[in-house]
Amino acid sequence: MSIPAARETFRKFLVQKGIRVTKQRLTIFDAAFAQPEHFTAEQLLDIVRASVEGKVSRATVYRTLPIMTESALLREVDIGSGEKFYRPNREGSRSQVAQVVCVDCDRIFEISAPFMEWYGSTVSSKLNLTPISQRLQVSAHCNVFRETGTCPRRG
Amino acid sequence: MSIPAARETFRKFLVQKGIRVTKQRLTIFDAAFAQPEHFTAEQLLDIVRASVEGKVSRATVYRTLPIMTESALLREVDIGSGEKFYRPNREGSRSQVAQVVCVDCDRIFEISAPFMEWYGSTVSSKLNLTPISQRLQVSAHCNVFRETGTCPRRG
DNA sequence: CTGCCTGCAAACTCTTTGCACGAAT
DNA sequence: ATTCGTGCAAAGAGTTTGCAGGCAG
Repeated sequence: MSIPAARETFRKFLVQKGIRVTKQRLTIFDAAFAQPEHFTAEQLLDIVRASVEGKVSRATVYRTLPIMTESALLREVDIGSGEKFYRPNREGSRSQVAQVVCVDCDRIFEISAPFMEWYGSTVSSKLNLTPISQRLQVSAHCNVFRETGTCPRRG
Repeated sequence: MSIPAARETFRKFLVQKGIRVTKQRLTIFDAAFAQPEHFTAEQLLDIVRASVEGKVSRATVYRTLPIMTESALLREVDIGSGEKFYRPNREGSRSQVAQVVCVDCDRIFEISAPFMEWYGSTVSSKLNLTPISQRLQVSAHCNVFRETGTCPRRG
């Protein structure tokens, strides 16, 4: 999905939700959706501030992230590292993805893992539960880093 | 594994690591290993303090938890909720377990999921990575709670 | 006796919140 | 004109850390 199209979708989402369409929200959305990789709230704040379109506060960024996540144009990724990561959901896909986190280069790879949904349902039904979501994450070392002392993803 | 046996194992672990065997560390270990369910650092602090064997500070509990985790007598469970959970690893098992978290009763169920290890290896090798660990977590609603408004695990 | 360990409190990180002002509808 | 959104700074939760005194080896 292109950025202008995504912005339009986001705008419609806001209107339909009865949430006001403000300059800050659109600015933050643009910056977030333009990111090629995962980013944190603080990184997004820096990016937004660097792109200077009027001031945007930390609080507003933090308040906007859940809205964008709810619109499904952004996906929240929690790898259990104290801070949350976000990433644009360009395909509009709701498909299940697993994360592979390289502890050497701090990079997060995402891999489709459709069986997660099946697993969640199977396991939940045994406990008389209704699954909401599931997440699968793998931590790993970079082989190249171990051999050469430098991670190719790092520089 | 019984508590005295576990304590002895922990003591040996400390000695072998060159870490001093203090009264606080053993007290904290005993309290931790006696827990039937998951617990947080703060809960453990309360438990230790209630069991009154001399004072134990918050700092020492926080400093001891990683040591116990490294000994593998305790397992760390991060469900991405801001605080970490811990649970005794009585079976000494290193087997892979998935967590099912009920968002109604906040209970954490654990289920053996050996395929996680296979999955981690498979996915990692494709990215030229060496897997360290993997985790699989399912969030779910309690069916009984939804129907009756009360979760049986809750009271 | 030496150096790691403890307890205390302050620091820290990430995120949330109360309040007065400002902007969207 | 309302009412919701914003920015600021302070609060909050969970965890970590610097330092002076204490105990294990």
